[in-house]
Amino acid sequence: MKLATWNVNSLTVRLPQVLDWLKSNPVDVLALQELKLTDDKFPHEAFTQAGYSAQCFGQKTYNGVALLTRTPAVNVIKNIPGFADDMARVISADVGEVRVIGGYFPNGQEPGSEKFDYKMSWLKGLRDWVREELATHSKLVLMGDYNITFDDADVWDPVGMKDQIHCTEEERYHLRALIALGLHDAFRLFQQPAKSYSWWDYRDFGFRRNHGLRIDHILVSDAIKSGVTSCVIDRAPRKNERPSDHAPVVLELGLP
DNA sequence: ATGCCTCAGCTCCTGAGA
Repeated sequence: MKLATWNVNSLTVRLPQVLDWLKSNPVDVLALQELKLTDDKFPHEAFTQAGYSAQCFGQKTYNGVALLTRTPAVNVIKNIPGFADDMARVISADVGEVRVIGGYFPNGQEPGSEKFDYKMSWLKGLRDWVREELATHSKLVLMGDYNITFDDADVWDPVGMKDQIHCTEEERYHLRALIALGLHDAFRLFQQPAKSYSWWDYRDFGFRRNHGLRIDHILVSDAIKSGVTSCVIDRAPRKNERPSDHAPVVLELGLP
């Protein structure tokens, strides 16, 4: 089983690239973030022709998430039960025997801002819910754009970005608290190239200079950790002519 | 330097992203 997550920064703009990518990377599950479109504009037909069924949770202009699956997804939940939110950030479903959660975590803008406070409460809400999900679904994958780095290894300029957004101790505390529920950062289960990032600023030739952050993550539960055979960041789509600022992260999983 | 890109929208500027 192969699963992937990709923040596409507008599905309208990126649809051809997503279809191209799926052709060469026929994953079983692709979680998309930042669709930036409403459900009535979701390109179901294009994905059907590509062999995928889609569950989407869109929103005008901002946010919006979807799950593309080869086999139909069931028991779909949108956003975080128990956490009132007017933004479309989370979609989850059963795919085979795996509970899959795709999320677009809040950006947070700047420590101390209202948006940062929202990010902190959202992270708490997510954790309380994921704890419950884990109690009933031992095989669980939580993936998406977390907008948080784990540590300095995920940051191109850890000195310059110290205590900046995506790199604060408060955000990292919440990330570690998710791990403490019994989840594992699939990417770090393997030896990885130094300076591996999943996002690069559009400005100042960020990608060319590898000025990036690793903020897109795939967390896997205890029950499937030993089945994980690889986890990589696919930089290829970032070399497209009009790329998303994020690259896909791909997980390969052997299930008994 | 509060900008550098990119995207959406009540679109020719602004807000947001990260």
